[in-house]
Amino acid sequence: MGETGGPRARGRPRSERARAAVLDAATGLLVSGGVQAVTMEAIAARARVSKSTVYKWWPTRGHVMLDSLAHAAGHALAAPARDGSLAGDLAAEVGALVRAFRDTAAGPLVADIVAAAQADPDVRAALDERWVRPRRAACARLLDDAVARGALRPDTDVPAAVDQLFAPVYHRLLFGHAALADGLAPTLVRQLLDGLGAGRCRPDGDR
Amino acid sequence: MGETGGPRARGRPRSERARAAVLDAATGLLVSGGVQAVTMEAIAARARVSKSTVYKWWPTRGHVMLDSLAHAAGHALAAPARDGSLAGDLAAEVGALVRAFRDTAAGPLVADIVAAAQADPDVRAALDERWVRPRRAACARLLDDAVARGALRPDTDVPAAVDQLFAPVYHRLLFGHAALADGLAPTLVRQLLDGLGAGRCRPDGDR
Amino acid sequence: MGETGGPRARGRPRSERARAAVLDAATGLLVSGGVQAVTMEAIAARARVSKSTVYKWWPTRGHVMLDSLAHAAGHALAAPARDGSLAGDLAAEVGALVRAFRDTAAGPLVADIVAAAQADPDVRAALDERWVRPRRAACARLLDDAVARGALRPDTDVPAAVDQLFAPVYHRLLFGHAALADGLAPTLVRQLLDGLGAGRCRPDGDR
Amino acid sequence: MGETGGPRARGRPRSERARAAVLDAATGLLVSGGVQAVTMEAIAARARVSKSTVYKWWPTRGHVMLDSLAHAAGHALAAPARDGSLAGDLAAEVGALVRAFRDTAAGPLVADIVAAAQADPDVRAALDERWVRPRRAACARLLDDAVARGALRPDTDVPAAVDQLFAPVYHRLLFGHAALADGLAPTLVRQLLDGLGAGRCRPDGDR
DNA sequence: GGTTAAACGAGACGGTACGTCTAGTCTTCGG
DNA sequence: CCGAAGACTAGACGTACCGTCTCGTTTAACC
Repeated sequence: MGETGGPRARGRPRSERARAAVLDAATGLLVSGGVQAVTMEAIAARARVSKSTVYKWWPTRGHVMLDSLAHAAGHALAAPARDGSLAGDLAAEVGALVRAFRDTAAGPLVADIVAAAQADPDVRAALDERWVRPRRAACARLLDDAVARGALRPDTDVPAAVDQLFAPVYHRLLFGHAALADGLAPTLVRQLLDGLGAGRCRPDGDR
Repeated sequence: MGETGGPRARGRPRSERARAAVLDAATGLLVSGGVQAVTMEAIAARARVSKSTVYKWWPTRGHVMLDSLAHAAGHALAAPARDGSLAGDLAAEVGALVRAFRDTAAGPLVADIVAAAQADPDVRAALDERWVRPRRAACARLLDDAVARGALRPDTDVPAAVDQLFAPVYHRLLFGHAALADGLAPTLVRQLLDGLGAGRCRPDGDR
Repeated sequence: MGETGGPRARGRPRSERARAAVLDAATGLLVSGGVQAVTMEAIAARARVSKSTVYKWWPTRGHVMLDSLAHAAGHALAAPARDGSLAGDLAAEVGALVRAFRDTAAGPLVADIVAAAQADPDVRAALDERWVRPRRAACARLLDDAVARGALRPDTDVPAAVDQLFAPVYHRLLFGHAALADGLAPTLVRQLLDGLGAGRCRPDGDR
Repeated sequence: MGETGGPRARGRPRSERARAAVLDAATGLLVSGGVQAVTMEAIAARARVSKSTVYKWWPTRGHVMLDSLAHAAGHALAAPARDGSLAGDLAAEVGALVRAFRDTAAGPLVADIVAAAQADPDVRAALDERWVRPRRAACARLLDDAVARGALRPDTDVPAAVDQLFAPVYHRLLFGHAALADGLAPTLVRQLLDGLGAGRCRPDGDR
């Protein structure tokens, strides 16, 4: 709060233009030239900003990408609509992620940030906190509620269940062994909720 | 086979010592100093091998890591024992991966290779072909057989199911949001086979 | 002129310390270790300067040596004293070159630059323009004046005559077949002005 | 002589084809691609010879060039014709060098060898002994004889005089500041024998 | 005709320097 | 104080040759 409450800061104020230009430049470079093209030098050059300015506000390439992710896909990933059914709500959550990865710059951005996170625990923590955790939390709440009201088995391992819904999406993004199809999200939800076993009792019911 | 069948190759034979030293050096550097420490120069220096030799046989740092993975964890990850039950066999497969990631150098190696794969499609393809696909195939065969004999629902999406078993393991390796616990593998298998739904019919049975 | 007249240049100014350190390092390496020792890496290391800085200002090892030559021997080779006699003035010019080659670092420097010039026309041109031509020009002017006032034969080929005074000095530097003795300069001048012929008319006179 | 006098050597005899191919390759590379192109690897490749064979017979690139010089220009530089006059014989000697440098591969070869000689005393010695000294000796003998018979001043410094005839040719080859013209040789001889002084007694005579 | 000896071809190897690149830092000027 | 410009240190990149080596292959001279 202090930053807005006090008297206007001394000196030249930070340039919002520079901030946006850097984030746009990073996203643009990534989309057009791949990961290799996104260097701090290239970002500064494309944003028409000096390197010092970039380093002043972002300690690492990874941090630029993190902010670019919020900048580029932040609004595109508001809370998806809920229709009330557990399966529908879960599929909406997972499906939003699938579409973001497939249709927006969020896919390459997240892939690149995950790569950077393997070398920088700071990036890893920020990625988890600012991107992964919010989505997992929404999903976990749905599952927790369902357990609480008896709709799901009481011994459900909710974190593992969340992984079984989201991890396949990240896995396909990072390994590319299979496409991020539209049907993926409902399939994941159905198979997890109903199980794969043949002798099931709920024919179609709850979904 | 062909490589040994013909007459002995002309010229000085390739040094097996150099090959092993490079792969050991790469693994050692990764484990001790993290990803940052694994540069081509450091590998060559630690292996007491010239840079030219490294570049002669491995075009990229990523390729060195790929071979190091095979070199380091190859024997440690033979086919896990099968006990005949579907759940047990699946849990054995997944559990072997969990233990490899947690207890051997395979964890950091795979994490690093995944990162490299985001910038190099060649590494991505090799990782998929030489590491991911064999394990997925074993798991997929188990599921396919189960579907064929009626033990699993006929509309099972096997690739998605395999993802729901393996992807969580990779996800925790790469994001570190949760531990790779011993109980993870059976939990994943149980939740996928039986489903999370509360009104289940198979009380304990098939697992 | 323009470079100092305008407003002070933007950005960090070029480090004069780095420039001098590089030129000193090059000369020092050459004198102590011979040509082999003067690599760009060794120069940078000895000057405590990064390789990038060296390459930023000098495209080639040869260019470093050229500047080192000016740096090391520049002041040592101001215009030698003139006593008014043609023979004396010419001997002073040639003798200054002999002494510079024999007593200062200019000898190894020029020898090395000549070697580099055989592979790089750019170095060859710079060597000619910045080192050879000024000295030749001074000598040629003396000869031209003497021809004009009738002291030398009107059909004198001045460029060839200049070569006959200077080239022996370079020749001995580069081939080492004979020493750069103190008496060399007056001998060259005497033999050229008076000729070798026995039936001479001017017994001793004009020299 | 011992090498041919004894019984034929055991083992496979040295391949004359390889020797010639190497020397031709070196000359060809030098002429076509300049000094940069003449590497030991390129020589071996162009000569269709293994590197080991090259190194077996020539310790250094410079030594290959020395032999190439003899191989390429050896026959072209036999003793030039003598017409009996001192000036004519000297001009023939110097002129042969001028033409060899200008019209054959000897020019680039000598320039390159001189460059190599600056870094390798062994090459310098061989160049002097096998190329420079024979030509200087022939010239020096002419001058010595002339001094002995009283045709030249008794205080003539013959080595310096030889330099004043030959060094300008090398100088122009190495520095390129003036062309190696046809008239250069007679001019050098005339200016040295007659001197540049205007008050000469021998109007045209002896030349 | 088999043995021996040396030259040769092929090519992997440990080195060294190359020239380029990127990351970050530092120094100055101008707004 | 912020931002631009740009010189700086540090060090990895991938390439090119170097000169050495370890083989297998060829070509003679000898026995």
